[in-house]
Amino acid sequence: MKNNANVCERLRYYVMKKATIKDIASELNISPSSVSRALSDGPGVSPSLKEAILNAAERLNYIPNSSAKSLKTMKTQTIGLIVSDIRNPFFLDFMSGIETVLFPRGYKFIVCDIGEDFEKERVYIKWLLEHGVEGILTSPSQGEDGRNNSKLYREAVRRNIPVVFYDRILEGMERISSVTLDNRQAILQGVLHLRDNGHEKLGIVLHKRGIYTIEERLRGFKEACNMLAIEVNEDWIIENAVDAERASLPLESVLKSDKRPDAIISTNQFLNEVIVATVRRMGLKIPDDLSIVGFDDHSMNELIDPPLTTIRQPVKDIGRIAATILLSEIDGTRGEKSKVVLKAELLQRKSVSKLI
Amino acid sequence: MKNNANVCERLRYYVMKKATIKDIASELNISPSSVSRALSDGPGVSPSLKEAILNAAERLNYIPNSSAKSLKTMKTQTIGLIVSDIRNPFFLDFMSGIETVLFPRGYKFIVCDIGEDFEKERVYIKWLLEHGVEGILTSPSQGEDGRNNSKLYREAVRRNIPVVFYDRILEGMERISSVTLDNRQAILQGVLHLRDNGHEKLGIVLHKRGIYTIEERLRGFKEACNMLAIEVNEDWIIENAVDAERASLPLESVLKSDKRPDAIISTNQFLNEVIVATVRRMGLKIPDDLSIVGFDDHSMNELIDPPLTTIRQPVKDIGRIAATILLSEIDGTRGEKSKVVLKAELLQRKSVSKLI
DNA sequence: TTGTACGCGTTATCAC
DNA sequence: GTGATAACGCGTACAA
Repeated sequence: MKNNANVCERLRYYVMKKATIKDIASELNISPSSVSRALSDGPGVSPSLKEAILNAAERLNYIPNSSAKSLKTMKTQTIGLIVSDIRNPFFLDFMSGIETVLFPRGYKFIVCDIGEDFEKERVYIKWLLEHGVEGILTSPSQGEDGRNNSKLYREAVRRNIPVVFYDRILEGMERISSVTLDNRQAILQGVLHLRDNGHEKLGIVLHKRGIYTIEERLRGFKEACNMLAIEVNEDWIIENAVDAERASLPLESVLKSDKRPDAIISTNQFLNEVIVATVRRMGLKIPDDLSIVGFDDHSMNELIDPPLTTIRQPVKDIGRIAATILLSEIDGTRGEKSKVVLKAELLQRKSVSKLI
Repeated sequence: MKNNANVCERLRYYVMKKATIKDIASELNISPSSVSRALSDGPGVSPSLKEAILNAAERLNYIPNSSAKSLKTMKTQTIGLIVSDIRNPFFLDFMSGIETVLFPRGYKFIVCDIGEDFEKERVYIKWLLEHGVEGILTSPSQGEDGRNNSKLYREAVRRNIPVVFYDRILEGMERISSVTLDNRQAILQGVLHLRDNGHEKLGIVLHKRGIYTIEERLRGFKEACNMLAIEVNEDWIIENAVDAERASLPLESVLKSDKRPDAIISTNQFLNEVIVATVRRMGLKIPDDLSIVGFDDHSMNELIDPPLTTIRQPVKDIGRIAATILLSEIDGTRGEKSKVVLKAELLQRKSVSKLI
């Protein structure tokens, strides 16, 4: 008899793929609602019954169907994370930061790599909205012509899907929280450090123009130079260095010209690498022939030759704070929108020469 | 009159949050079925009606509810990606690789960072199953005692949720596809290169014992040494170097002993950095005092002092292939399970001295 | 404490 | 080509 039951059970185990609360209910000759109550341990179910239900659920390999749950409750315990370009080392610590906040709360995240393409971003936002994410963490991109996805983000907000910008913002969207770096102060620190060491012929290499972060860094650069009475040479401002080629080629030509800068400020980790590689390839010595101030601080900046003086942003904190804000907005416990601005710090290493 | 209609529309726009196919249907005085057919552009709906429906959908800011859709179809267009530790630079190119495969097919992915914790992995697998992912890409972890989540992965497979291992596998699960590196050959290349340069006192630093990849690399190391008649000194095998401290401390003591290796093989990017930093802190010169062969090849290995000779694995390919296999198993177009093994290549730079 | 009945938004199966 | 109806699995108001 027992054997027979075993056979039956194993048979059912293989035949019917997934157990539902109905299966548990009929197994125990009770109603599905009791099962539902027991599993979501709400009140109104006797301890003995509850235990029986939990046992049966275990035995039947019951796994809840969150699609059904979501359909009912409009909650998916999922958020969307839109990243500008996943190959940026920035996202290692950043994701680690948000994960530490999301996991304890039972939230998952969907990663959307838009590769700086705002059309792709559009597609991903739609997918996220369809999917029913409860919030979106995003570093928005822009088209060449300055177009962006503000309309779609507004649609999200209208649907009560909170959006939080990190790293970048979309100007004109004041009602969306953001966690950013004080980019001007960051660059100012770099410029100050260079000036203090006697450098006044300063160049800067920048990623795609139009992106908020980049514009801020450029503005910060010009402001700092003005403040310190350093002449800004527009030829030494290298823009739209979006890939290795578009960074190294212009940099090379600038460094070859007879009127050339004696220091270069980088504006992200990828550019750090390209700049160092380019300079080295040209046979120039760092920092004797050229001083360099890096940005973003991958752990390896310490190990390169020479150790790279770097403007470090608190990447993991950005992730943690952004995720925390998003969750509190999802909870609805936050009325005001937050605009958190974090400070960068300068890590002095060996890539800036002392001229004075 | 027109004005009035506008007001109505704007009112409805703000009052009713989300339009459903029913709203579109009643707007056009047709049935929801036709709307469904039109939107999923199936057959059986006249072109004129279809256009009207598409227009109305646009006008009402209709966004499909995939929870409802999933409930019906059991398809979520979502897969789960389980990563051992998201801070590993490995995952930059890896994720980029899988994204290029998933995006064109309309698939999203949920990232689950288990931080080498198999209990956390357990939780995440359950969440993924509940969520209704159509497949799982995973690099499984193990507990101290060798316990792992094979049971849960089997449950996924039983539910027709394909699982693909990448980087690591769980031994004894032959019916699951995998994309891995030929770890033995990889290490063999490193050992060969060292031997060719006259090094026969070889050490190796390894991450957590028990993990498939690590065991293979250790096996490969011993095999290679045996093959080349190099004596293996167990003291020079540093195991369980799971964080900076547990790598640098034992390494330091090994290097301080009077019987010390003259070359060290690293087994991941994180360890590359720790090893170089430790050696440098001890005041040893690379490669004169100690030769180093790195692993994994972050782009910055080229820039460190000295440029690091590295065993490079084709990370992006691993991602692409794993995602491709997973999708084909989801499609059900693949009967056989695939076991793809990729080869590493040795990038010779300057961190190995020539003794002969 | 427990059970009944309904609906969430969608697709699929029928009729017409 | 189109519309009515049922069902997917779950939560919940309400009745018992």
